[in-house]
Amino acid sequence: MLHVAEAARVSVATVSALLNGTATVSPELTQRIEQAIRDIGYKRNAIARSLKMGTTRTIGLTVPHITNPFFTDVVSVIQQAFDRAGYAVMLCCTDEDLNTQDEQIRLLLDRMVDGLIVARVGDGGILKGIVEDTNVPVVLLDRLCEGVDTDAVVLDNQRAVFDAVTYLIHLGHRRIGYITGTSDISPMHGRMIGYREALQAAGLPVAEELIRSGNFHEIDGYNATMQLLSLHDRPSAIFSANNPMVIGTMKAIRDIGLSCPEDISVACFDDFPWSDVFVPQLTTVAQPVQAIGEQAANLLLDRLAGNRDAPPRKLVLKGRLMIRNSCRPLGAVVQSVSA
Amino acid sequence: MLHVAEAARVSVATVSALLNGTATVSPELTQRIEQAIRDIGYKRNAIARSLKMGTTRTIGLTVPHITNPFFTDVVSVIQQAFDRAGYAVMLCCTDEDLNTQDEQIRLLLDRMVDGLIVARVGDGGILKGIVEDTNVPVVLLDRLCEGVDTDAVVLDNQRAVFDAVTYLIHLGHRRIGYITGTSDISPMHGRMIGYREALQAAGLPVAEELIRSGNFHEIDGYNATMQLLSLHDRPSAIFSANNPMVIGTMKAIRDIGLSCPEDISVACFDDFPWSDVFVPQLTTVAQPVQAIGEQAANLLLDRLAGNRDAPPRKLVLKGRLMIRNSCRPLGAVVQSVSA
DNA sequence: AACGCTAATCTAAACGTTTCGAACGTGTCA
DNA sequence: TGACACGTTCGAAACGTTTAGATTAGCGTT
Repeated sequence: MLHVAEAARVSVATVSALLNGTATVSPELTQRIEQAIRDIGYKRNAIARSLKMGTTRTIGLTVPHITNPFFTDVVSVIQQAFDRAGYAVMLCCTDEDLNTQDEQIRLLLDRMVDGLIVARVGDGGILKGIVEDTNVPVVLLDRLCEGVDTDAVVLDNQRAVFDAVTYLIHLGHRRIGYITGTSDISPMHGRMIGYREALQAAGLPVAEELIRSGNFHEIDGYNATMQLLSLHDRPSAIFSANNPMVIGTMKAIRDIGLSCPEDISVACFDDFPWSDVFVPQLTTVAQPVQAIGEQAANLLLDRLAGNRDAPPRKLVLKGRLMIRNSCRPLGAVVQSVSA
Repeated sequence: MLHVAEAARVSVATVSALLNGTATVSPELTQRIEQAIRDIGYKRNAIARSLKMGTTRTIGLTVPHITNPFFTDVVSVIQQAFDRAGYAVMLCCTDEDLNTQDEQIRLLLDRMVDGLIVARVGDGGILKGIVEDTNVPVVLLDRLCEGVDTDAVVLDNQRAVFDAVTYLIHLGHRRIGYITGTSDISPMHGRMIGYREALQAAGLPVAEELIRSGNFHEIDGYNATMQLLSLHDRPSAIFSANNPMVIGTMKAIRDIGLSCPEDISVACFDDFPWSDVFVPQLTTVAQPVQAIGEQAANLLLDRLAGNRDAPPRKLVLKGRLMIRNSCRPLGAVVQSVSA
């Protein structure tokens, strides 16, 4: 900018005023400055600007795994929304690890991000302190966090799983395996409650040996399914509370020589583009990823626009059961209905 | 830092020296400073640091679509690699649009990213100028760019498709449909050549009506497949040069009432986690995503470590044909082999 | 006792912006 | 003719660091 000012024989203050429109500058100087900018190929340095202004027009976004298609989709939507608003987004993957997450958040804060969208991991960490002690707005995505009172957009997980399991029950299934992620994050908690309530509402017992938990990965789903299938009285259906894990479930079924849905029915959380192209077409609980991403972005953009003092807003969206053909009706359903 | 210095009754220079280890500071002052840092909860401001140092420890990464599983995986690997090296990554999706890409790159450059990894889109744009006129290192990912002479890591697309199509020919297929993305990016170009050469090597004619192109999306694959299947003399196999488009292909086959591989064989580019769990298990060309991501990261990290003057390096990796069961042998194959 | 050497610390300028308040020229009004 | 207001431009401080070079203190040598 100094060079531009010299070339145009004006002060830097005038150049700045013109660039920002903060004061009127005469046509003559305007012309000289614009010429100089073109000649020199000047680009304003956003870092210096950020230092002075205290704002970077950059936000931080952390997710556990970007390869989980749910997060991929949401990240995509969020990225687009902030792009439209002239913000850059720094993406971090926390790998389901609390220490990593804390480190990443610190990194982002050091870089003075204007806001944070966090699909949290683990329990607590520095998140609570940030919400309370700094004035960087944060919105929680997908997962609430105990003791952290801030904007959030989540799914009604309990209801979604309740509906899915109830559907299985209506098909005549009585022993329904349930595969969950680690229970320290809110969605897993809610989903588990949905499962138990659906069984209870139907007057069915909750058999603890049918509940298995893993760490969100394909291999965890595989192992859990193997255990379920080698049970003395094995389940006739399995619900997987997480998308990557259902791949493991399908592989385990294949490897053990069974087939879906003939021998065992499968339903899972999270829809993906391939759900209805292959056989079996998976019955899933679809999350409204577009809405989730947009709402999260809107909540944060609203804070960034200055609305700092509004009380925390929690948005709860509804999942949708996509019934396809990976779950088959059992003979028992007829008796049960007629009984 | 000023507050820390005051609280510890030292100068800011001393605090800085301690923090950066650029000079030895006495145990006594060290202790006072560390105490002050703890008391105040001081965090060094990375923006101010960047301004002074001329480096942000942040890189920019642009991809056409993050929902394309190939890019999802590569982004994940790259993100991890830079995370380990203490860099943040700004992610941009260019949506296969050149103007968007140019805008994003400008945005990143304004923010003084130390380097750029670009899975480019369209033709040229400001990329060429950046490589030539600035000294921000850029590495091209997946797609070369005419006239832009810089580090790059790409696949041997020609060879990969040659092998895949040759495989189909060996199975007895003679009329092989080919669905490609827009041909202005290098991989699509190379893949197309691989297709043509495979046919020619086998002494088969290249029928132009069997070649369809679309814009990388599922819907494009769907339409292209519909056209191929309504051909008077329809192909017995289809190769899709892009992953999202193959979903469209599968849907079209389903919607038209055919089945794969009984009525039509399908193979495609890019592997994904679900490839071998459902029916049919898709035969694909798997890219070594882990290696691609790591190599790209390494090339850039090497430049960032100071190796600016080495000549541009082009890494060409090999794809791997994952033969599963979405392609069936035609009766003809037996004759052809025995002939 | 004067000197030089080393180690520890400090002063102040610089990075590239924004912005406050001052200065300047010009026209208007009493 | 002087006072005043207005519109335009500028000087300089500030944002929070890093760093070159100056300063100081302590210590061993001669």
